[in-house]
Amino acid sequence: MVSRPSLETATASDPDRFVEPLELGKRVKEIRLTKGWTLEEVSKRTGIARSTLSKIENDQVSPSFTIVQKLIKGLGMDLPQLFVEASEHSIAGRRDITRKGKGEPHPTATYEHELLNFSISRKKMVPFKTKVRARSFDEFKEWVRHDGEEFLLVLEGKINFFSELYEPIELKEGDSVYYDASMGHTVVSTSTKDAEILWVVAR
Amino acid sequence: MVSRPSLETATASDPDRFVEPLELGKRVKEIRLTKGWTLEEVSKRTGIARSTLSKIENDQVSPSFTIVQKLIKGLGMDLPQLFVEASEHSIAGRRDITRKGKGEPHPTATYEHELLNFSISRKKMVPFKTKVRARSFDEFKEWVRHDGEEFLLVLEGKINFFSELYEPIELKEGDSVYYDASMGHTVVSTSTKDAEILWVVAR
DNA sequence: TAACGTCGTTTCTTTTAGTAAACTTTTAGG
DNA sequence: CCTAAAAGTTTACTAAAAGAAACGACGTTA
Repeated sequence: MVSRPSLETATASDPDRFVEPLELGKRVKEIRLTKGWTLEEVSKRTGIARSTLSKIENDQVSPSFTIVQKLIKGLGMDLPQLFVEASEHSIAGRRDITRKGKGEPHPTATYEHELLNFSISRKKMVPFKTKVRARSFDEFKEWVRHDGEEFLLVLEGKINFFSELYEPIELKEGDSVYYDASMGHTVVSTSTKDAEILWVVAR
Repeated sequence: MVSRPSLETATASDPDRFVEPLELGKRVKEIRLTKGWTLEEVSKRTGIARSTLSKIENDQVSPSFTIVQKLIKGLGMDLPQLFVEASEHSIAGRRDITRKGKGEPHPTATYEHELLNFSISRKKMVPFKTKVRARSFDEFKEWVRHDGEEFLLVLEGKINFFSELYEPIELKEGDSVYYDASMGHTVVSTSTKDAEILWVVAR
C-alpha cells in the first residue's frame, strides 16, 4: 500500500514548512513518453532547451513560471487542478454512492428523470439520468429554461437536441453537449426505444 | 527592469513566443490587499523575501515554480487560476457538441482521459471520459486531490473506488458516486477490460 | 517640524536557472 | 559484433531570480 498523504496541514505562518514537490519532473516525463516524444521534439514544441527539459524531468531545477507555462502549453498538460492540493468547503470529505436504477424517480409527461446521489444536498452539481419519452417537439408547451449550465451525455439510443439559438441536432450514444441552460432547450427521442441520457446541471 | 523576450515579434506558431504570466503579479497583489496583508506579513507566511514579493507583484520577475508554490500555499491561492485566463462573461447562449470519441485526449500512466466539450473554456463543469488503465492502488504514488466536487458514472466495466476517508467500494456499470474532490481519491479497473467512466468536475 | 515607524521599492550581491555544446548512452542497421 | 545516428545527460558559461540591506515616501506623534 502506498503511504497516504497526511491530512494534517502545515500552518500558513510557518515559513519553513514543507512545500509539496508535486513531482513535476516525473509527470512531465510521463506525459512525454506517453505521447512518444523525444526531448528534442518537446524542445521544438515548447521552445525550451533540450538540456533544460532533461534537468526538469530529473528534478535538477525548479523551473520558472514562464517555463512551466510553456511546458503546459507545449505538452497539452491540461486540467492543472488535478495537480493541486485541496482546500475545504461544504461537502468536505463526503461521498455518496447511487447504484444503478436506485436513484430517486421524478417522472414527468415527457421525461422520466432519476435523480442521482440525492443524499448530499448542498452540492455544486445535480446529476440525473433521464429516459426521454417525448418523440416530437410539439409535446413540450414551451422551452425548458433555467439558471446555470448543463452537460448532457447520450447513454443509449438517439435524441434530437433542440435549442433556442441553434438548429436541432441529432446526438447518438456517446455524443455529448454542454450548454447554457438559460437558453431554451428540449430533447426528444429519435430511436425506436426511449433514449437514455445523463444530465448534469451546475448553477 | 528585466529584459524579456519580445511580445511584439512573437507569432502564434513561433515556439519561442513569450507566454505571458497572465498578470500573476496583479492577482497576487489583489489577494494580498483583499486580505489586508502587508508584504512583510506575506513574507512571513510564505518564506519569500519582501523584496522578491514586491518584484513579483510588479512583474519584474518570473518567479520559480517553488516560489509559486509557496505563494499558493501562503496566500491560499488556487493554481489553476494562474494558468487560466480570467474572463467575467458567462457562456451565455452557447452550446458545444462533442461526438463520441472526438474529445481531446489526455493520456497519463494510469488513466486515459478524453476531455469533452473543450471548446467552451470558462465553464462551471469539466466533463471527461476516462479509460481506467490502473489495476491496483499501488500504481498511484499518492492520492489524487484537488479543489471542487466530482461526479463519477461507470459507463463500462467495473472499478474499485478508493478514497481517503472511506473503505474501497466496487462500482459496476450504471453506478455513480458524488464526492468532495479534496478528499484523496483514485480509481482502478477490476474488470478484465479497462473500465470506462464519465467524470464531471465542478470547482 | 523634527523624529520615528511602517511600508513598499530599489540596489547590490549571491544563488540558481537556462542554454549551447561537449559528452555518454542507447538504438538500429549491416 | 561494429558503426552511425539519435536520444539523453553533463559541463561550462550566461542570464536571471532571490535575498539582505539601503533607500524613499508617507503617516503619526510629540
